[in-house]
Amino acid sequence: MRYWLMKSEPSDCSVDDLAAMPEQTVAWYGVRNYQARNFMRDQMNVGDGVLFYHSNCKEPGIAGIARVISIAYPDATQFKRTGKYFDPKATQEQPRWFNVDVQLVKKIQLITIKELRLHPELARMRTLQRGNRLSITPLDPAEWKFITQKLVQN
DNA sequence: GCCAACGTTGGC
DNA sequence: GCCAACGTTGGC
Repeated sequence: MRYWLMKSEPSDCSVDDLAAMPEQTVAWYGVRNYQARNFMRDQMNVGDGVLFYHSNCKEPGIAGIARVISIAYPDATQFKRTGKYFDPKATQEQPRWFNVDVQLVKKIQLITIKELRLHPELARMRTLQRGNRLSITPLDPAEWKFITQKLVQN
């Protein structure tokens, strides 16, 4: 069992968009960074915990708790010739990009990045490090526990 | 909108 | 295999 922080731009898919999806589930397509891909392909498992993070928006922060509900499989968008995620170097036989399915567990009151930065317990979180741009980062179990047990309002 | 940081590309 | 140029990310 691992824990992850996954960024989504709310203009693309917000926590409310996710809540409105069938089964409150979304395929995490469009990842085109090898490190982030490898996390999904090599390390994610069904049941892993996910912090659903709103990035590149007016109020960045953790907007929901979610979970991984599939192992990784080829990202369908890499084969769609007209789409923005098309990858001419990918083939059905040798797909290059993968994604998992993520299901919302619950929407939470937004925990802003500003608040996250206030807690020494979270000082080492990958997402808070200077220059970090990875859209998927692993969380320490202690960080997950602190956020889900101490920061999430009931 | 700015810009620092980072990843990728491609010429050599 | 180096590295400059370029494109993207994402907080501010």
